[in-house]
Amino acid sequence: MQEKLSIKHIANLVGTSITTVSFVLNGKAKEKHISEKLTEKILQVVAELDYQPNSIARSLRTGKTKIIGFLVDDISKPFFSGIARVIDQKASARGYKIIFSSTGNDKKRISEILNIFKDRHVDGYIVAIAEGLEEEIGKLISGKAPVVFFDRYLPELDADYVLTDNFQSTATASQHLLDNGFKNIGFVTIDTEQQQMLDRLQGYTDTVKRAKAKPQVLKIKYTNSEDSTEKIKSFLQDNPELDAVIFAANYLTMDGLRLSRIGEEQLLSSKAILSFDDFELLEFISPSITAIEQPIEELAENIVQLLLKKLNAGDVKNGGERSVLKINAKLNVRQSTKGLVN
Amino acid sequence: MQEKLSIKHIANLVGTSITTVSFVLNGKAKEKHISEKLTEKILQVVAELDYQPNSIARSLRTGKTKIIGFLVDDISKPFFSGIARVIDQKASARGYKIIFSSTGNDKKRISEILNIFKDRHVDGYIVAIAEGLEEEIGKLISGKAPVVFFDRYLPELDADYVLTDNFQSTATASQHLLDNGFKNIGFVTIDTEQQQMLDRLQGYTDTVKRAKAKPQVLKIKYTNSEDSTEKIKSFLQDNPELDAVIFAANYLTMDGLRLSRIGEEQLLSSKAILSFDDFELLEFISPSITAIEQPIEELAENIVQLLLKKLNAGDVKNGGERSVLKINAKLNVRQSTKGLVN
DNA sequence: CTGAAAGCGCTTACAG
DNA sequence: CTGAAAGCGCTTACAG
Repeated sequence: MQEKLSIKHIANLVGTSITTVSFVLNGKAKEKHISEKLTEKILQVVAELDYQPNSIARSLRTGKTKIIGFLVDDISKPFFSGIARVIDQKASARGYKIIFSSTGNDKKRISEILNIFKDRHVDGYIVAIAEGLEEEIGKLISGKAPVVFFDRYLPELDADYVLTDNFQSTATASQHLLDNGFKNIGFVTIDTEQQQMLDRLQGYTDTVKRAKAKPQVLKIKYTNSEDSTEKIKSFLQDNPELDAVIFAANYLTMDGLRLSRIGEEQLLSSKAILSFDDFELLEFISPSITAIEQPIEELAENIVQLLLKKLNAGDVKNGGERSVLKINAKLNVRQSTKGLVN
Repeated sequence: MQEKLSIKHIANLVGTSITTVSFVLNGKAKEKHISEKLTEKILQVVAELDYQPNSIARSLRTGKTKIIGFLVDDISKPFFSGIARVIDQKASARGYKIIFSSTGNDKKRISEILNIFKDRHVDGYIVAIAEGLEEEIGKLISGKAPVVFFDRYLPELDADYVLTDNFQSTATASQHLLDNGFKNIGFVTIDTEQQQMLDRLQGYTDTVKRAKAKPQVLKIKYTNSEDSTEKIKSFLQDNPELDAVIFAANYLTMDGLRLSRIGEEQLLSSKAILSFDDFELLEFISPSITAIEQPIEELAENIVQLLLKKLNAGDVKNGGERSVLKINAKLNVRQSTKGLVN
């Protein structure tokens, strides 16, 4: 536990200067023409003593902390904690650590957190926020801080994004239903301008139209779960010809399944059900429900890669071009949509 | 964006020394007998320019980073991400930030992560690890680092713990079943020496015995989910007199519910079911299932409080006494256990 | 009541 | 090929 090991000790032990030790430690031995012998000797002593340079002193000097700020609505949401887990892995492997905070969609809280992150001198930011909160976060981008957004696309923010390919996901899902013989596919979404919901809708309508079928869409003005369930009920009652339904978000799937709570399970039981977003319940209930699974691993990998690319290109002041990456989702086919074929 | 604001600028603007500014900023104005006038003026300039001391420089000087390392199996498990969210809130409010990592129960990974945390000079640790990994973590404690453990009690580690009161939780649950008229209560657990599982078992047996009833316990040597479901099936078939069953962990509840997958739902449908650990599914299925909910908010609050107490008592070298806090769980009563009364 | 100066442990221009 | 020294922005013993 010789805690107080410093570069000075190493230099003394080897019989050289801290400058030389520092160069070797930073892989600049070659560049600085340090002799191989000296380099070897330094590395050996460092290894023997298990010396690690003080990261804080380094941060103070270089201005880099190798810390990334991770900002989401609520870290305990499965999607976000899943992303957090993988991001931490990927970032750790590259020498970065993550600090996180949950905004709770509160404007004041966002500003506070960004202030804390800035105070901590984070090197970069990974952010997912909802519409309407662009202003708070806009300063970050105009301040040239390296930021990667994910989950939500915010048209007002000209920035870098890593997103699930929402269009592709529902297009594939719709095609899956058509391929399995379903002809009248309904689509339940919310009444919104959110880009990801519009994309999901578009993926559905384009695919259905190409098959010469007629889109049947329910756009719910979302207030609460009970109301939503009622509207789904009416929609299904008014359109008895539907043989399949796609729910465009996990909470809509839940609201649909709650029909069984109000004794209306027969409205769904005859139909193929497909959910955007996958969760444990869907695999468990009977019949198990086909779902679009967000590609967490790939999203996380791309987020980290993109951010690190920006961090390392930090010197290039012009910012370079913006990236909007769309990652393909996975379709987990289960009992609910196999009906007409298997 | 005058990024490069430093204590020197403030001192110059006010016309004093950085020493005085530092004293004022650290609330030592009184102690150091700085005149009220000067203090006021400094605070005013600081407020005007929105100056914030560089936290890294401060860390280098003081040796404190105000960062806490959070170490769990898997940050994406609902219990852990829930705890993480609340801990972040509580810690943020006190000027601390959390960095986390997931161990995946891998010994090598644990050592790596602890090394990273140490390298980052975290002030303290919040840790939940499984049995068998004590050795890796033991060095932390013997090294006098401030650590608070939660979730798991590890008898070998003489340390500070914050735990759900497992004994109380199943005692209360058992009493609830007895109060509602159930007489033959079964208990499904695993064959283990894990303290928390033993406590849950004890809470049940003590309560049942006090009511002059006979404990009926299934201890599963856990290998996999399918096998577990089979053993639960046999247990229920062999003990037809049971009118209630407590599952001692969420995965056991799931295994029990999977009886419906193998056409054996009637084994459970006639019985009151009660689950240790609550999750969405339990509220959703029909009948909804009564569950013991871990007190995440209180656990988090106590973890943070205890750790900060240790951090602030850092000067007191004798370490003080150890704490083992047990927090009461909550019983969420649902349809499954109301049968005989309502 | 206040300030000059050392020092936390690094990195890096500069000099030789 | 190598090293003395400045400096990152603070805190704090010491001096007055």
